[in-house]
Amino acid sequence: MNIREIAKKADVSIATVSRVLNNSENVSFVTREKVLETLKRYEFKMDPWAKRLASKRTVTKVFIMISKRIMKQLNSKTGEFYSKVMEGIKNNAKANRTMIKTVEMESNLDEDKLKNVNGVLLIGGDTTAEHVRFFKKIGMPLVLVDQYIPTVKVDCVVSNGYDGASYAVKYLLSQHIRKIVHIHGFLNHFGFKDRYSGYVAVMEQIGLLPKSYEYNDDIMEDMKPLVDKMLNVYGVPGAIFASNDSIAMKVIETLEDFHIKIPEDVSVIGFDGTEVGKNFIPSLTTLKVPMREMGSLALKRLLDIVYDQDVYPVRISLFTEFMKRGSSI
Amino acid sequence: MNIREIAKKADVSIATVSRVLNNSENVSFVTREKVLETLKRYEFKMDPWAKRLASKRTVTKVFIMISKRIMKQLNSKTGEFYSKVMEGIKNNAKANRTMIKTVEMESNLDEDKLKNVNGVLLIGGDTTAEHVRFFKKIGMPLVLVDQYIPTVKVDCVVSNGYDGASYAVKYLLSQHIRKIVHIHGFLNHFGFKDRYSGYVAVMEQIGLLPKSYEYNDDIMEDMKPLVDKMLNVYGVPGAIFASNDSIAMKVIETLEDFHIKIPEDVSVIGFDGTEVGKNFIPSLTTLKVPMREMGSLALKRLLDIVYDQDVYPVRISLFTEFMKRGSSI
DNA sequence: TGATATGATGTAACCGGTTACAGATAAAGG
DNA sequence: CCTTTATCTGTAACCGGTTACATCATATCA
Repeated sequence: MNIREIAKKADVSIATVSRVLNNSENVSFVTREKVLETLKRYEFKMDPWAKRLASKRTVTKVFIMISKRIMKQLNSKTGEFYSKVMEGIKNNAKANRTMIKTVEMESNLDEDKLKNVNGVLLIGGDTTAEHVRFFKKIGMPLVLVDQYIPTVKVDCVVSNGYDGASYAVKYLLSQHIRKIVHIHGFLNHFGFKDRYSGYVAVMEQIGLLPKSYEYNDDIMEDMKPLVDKMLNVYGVPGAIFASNDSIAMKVIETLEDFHIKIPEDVSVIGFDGTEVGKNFIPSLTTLKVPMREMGSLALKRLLDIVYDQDVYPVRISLFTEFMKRGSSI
Repeated sequence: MNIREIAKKADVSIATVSRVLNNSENVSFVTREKVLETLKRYEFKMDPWAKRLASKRTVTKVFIMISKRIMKQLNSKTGEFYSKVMEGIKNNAKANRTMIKTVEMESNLDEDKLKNVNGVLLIGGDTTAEHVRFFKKIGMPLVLVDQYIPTVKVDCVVSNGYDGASYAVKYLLSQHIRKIVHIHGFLNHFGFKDRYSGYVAVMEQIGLLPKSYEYNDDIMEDMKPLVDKMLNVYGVPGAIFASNDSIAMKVIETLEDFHIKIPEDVSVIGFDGTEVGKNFIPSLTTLKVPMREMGSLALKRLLDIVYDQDVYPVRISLFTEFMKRGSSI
């Protein structure tokens, strides 16, 4: 059953059927009722692909919301991850008549500004359940990027940190390294938590004691006290697995200050697979996250939600790829 | 850039461009080269929605592969889960000019039989890396349903067992129950493993000792010895969290044989949210998996893969929903 | 009452692909 | 040399929706 058949059955034009389906204003009460009844009787189901194709005749407006914190980093070395994600979004947008506008998450939005916005992407680990509830309340299509909130049913696109971290730890074990320390960012960011869980799961499964430290990468904090403490309490580890490339590089710099050689004395593994990590000396062993794909997939999912009816919310996890390079044996 | 523009630039018809894009036979060497060069020069990117819509003119053929084990259960009480998943697939297929054929996983397939098959769905926890490699080798579009294999990059649709299980355990803890036992199926089935991990993670985080038993549901094994052992070694637990509804019901029956009352003495929680569990006495507390959605989403994803180019493989996890019913306090 | 605004509906073009069918060209056969 | 056949290419219809624009009836106002 397509709208042409429905139109024939209801004895109206296809335009009228389309108007009813889209709650357009200019349809009389009796016509609307007649069409609605026909739609129901023949169990009309919209074809999402046709809908999406046709809707390319209009521009779609999407807000990209980023926390002030991430916005600041965006053009610095530590901001490579989200820059690449944004690239992915923009590329996809260009091919889809989608107008995107970047907005700070902290800016308070009146519903007016959102009046003609079709959907919203919430970027990064700072997104909270509160943010999500705000948009859900007004029925705004929504996709979280690089963040997952178990307690709220909402679409999201994330990397598979659990398996990536597990792989890294297993690799180190296969190299006969057993003293493996994890240095991670704030665990209320799902990405960090997920990687942390993967690390802990493998360590405990093997019967080793997980040993981890939290480090705040954002404020460019000095890492020396942390490393000093680790060396005193725990001794020199065989390897350090870091939450991301940025932290991993900081770890390497700090260890070198202590005259510890990488990778001869300690293997270091990062996460993300950034360019800056690849060009670092020594070149970072890491787990590569497909950053552009993350962005473009998130926008694709958002458009699916905007133009399909009753899509069930899902979490989409991207595979990571282990990149063996110079910072580890 | 769409194919009409490409056609104009290359000075050929749109049909010819389409033929080149689909590696059709009847294009001369020089024409093909000319078109390919133009496509590259203007960075042509196919519109997946248009492609999909247009391809509805032809029927798409999909194989659904199920292990003999699951096939047998399909119409019994324990087979409700996969029956519902199949329903979801069939509903979606009907709306998409897709012809589906159910095949046993163990049947050896010559490539001949797969000649005009567009894609394959592999159903259930018995799917192995070997199966996947077979289809990947011949470039067959593929989606795993209710199974995930961390070591192989392939699309899959699963339920989020980790968070579902975590939620169940946290709920029991909130009811001041701390002696929580997990009875699970074979852990090489990802679904069971995932739920197991969620159970273990919460228990350990709280500082409780995880206690779990494996039970083979398939062979209708007697559960008495297992429960007997548990009661002797561990005493009467406050709650039992089971891998799925089928096991949970068996647990309840067995406990009642030991004159243990549900839920007064022991709370029992299942997983899946089957009808048969809902109608069981006492009605099962469980985590509901959207089974039909799992099926229809898997087919949708498969069609996306068949008709889009270079889609990045992902894992799609479905949210579960906690259903408080009579088998637990 | 005639000019004009307003609302409801239909027609046809369009979104970007695929494909049935027709037509053109060249090689092969009688 | 003309007919047949195979190979290549183009035209136009089609997939299932949306929407600009035209049309017509009715309401509003000077």
